[in-house]
Amino acid sequence: MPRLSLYLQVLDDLPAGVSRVSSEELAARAGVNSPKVRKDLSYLGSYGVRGVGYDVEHLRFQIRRELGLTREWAVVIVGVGNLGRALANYGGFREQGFNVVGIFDDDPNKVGTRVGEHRVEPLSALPDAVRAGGARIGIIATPAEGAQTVAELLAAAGVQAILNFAPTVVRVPAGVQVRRVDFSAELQVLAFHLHQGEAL
Amino acid sequence: MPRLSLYLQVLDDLPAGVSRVSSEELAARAGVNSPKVRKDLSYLGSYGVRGVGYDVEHLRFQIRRELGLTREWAVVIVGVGNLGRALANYGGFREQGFNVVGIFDDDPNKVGTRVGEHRVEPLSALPDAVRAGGARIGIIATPAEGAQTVAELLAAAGVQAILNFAPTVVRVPAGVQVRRVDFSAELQVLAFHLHQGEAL
DNA sequence: ACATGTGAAGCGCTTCACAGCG
DNA sequence: CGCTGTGAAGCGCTTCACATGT
Repeated sequence: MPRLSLYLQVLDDLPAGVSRVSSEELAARAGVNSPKVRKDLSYLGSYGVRGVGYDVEHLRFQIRRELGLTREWAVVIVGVGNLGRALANYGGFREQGFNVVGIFDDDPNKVGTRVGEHRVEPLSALPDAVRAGGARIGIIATPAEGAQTVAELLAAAGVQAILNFAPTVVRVPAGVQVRRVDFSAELQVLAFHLHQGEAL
Repeated sequence: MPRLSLYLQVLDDLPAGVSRVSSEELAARAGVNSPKVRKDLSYLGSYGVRGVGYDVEHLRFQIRRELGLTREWAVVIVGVGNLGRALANYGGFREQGFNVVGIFDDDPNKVGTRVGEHRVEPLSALPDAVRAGGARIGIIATPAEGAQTVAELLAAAGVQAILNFAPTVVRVPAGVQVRRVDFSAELQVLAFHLHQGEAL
């Protein structure tokens, strides 16, 4: 249920001091309609109060519990370009319980440099670091060329989930899940809708 | 149809010299099943050859035409952090017909610096630049705090579609479409599945 | 009175199986 | 014979309306 993340975001953005929220208001802020919000939230259990709404703090906790965010997740990042640096410094990860335990690159000029609070390690150090840090999630922020190799390396090191920012489709062993984030594809969707709108 | 972007990516990744491709192979490379590929492609028209497959070059063109990528789209980027730089230097945009016509930041220390082939301009220059460049798409790569202001600025300048990388939900006037890319949400989906997998 | 929670209807996408065509 | 193209069935998500509870 990817919308739960969105609701969580909206709840975090709520003005401080607001302790109750209705499905109507949540829906407006999230850009969806209210029956959808109620249906989604009903999956978590009956945490709303009829005639009143939802308790913000309680709801936040329940969503986090459902998403598995009550624990910490160790994450490794491969690729120290601008994107890798942006991800390594991204405060949102920490807030949501994602803990970057290592950042890697095979460029000798980058190895040893600092990125935020981390020191860049060579790719050869990845397997040990994954084991030591208990990382189950890996992020690929390399150019397209290196992505497949990195994906295999991550999988071999024991990573079970990969977020792939490289503009390629990577193949991985069964049991490893991959999610792509493709910047061009996002723009293409926007362009598609603009394109459509014109045809009318 | 967001899968068309994926097929386009797969077609681009095909080894050079391959001129024909079957729905079976496309499906395998894209990570979906073949009936879905055929159904999707049938929407474009009947461009396959029975008993043979699809002509790669022809198919690429037809998908690009459907997605509105046969024309150029002017894009502006707001926010010159690591992410903004990554986006400005991202070669994939240019390849797909997205032309970055300006990059903006309100930090005086960043204004005037070079990012790739662009010079950073102040936010005050954005409206004129949007008009001059004919930009209909804007990218928000600022921290969460500035996102809402930037969104309004973009909309006021005439931008009709916004790709928002800031971890907030921005409100925009009717007629402007917004797409969010939320790094935390992506990790949350991965974590959710890992979490689920354990419960079995 | 007010807002949640939910069964039922509606809708679109996915899957399947096979007809059609090179 | 092989692979595409597609009608029909299946499935899940969305929407709606209202009963329920405070």
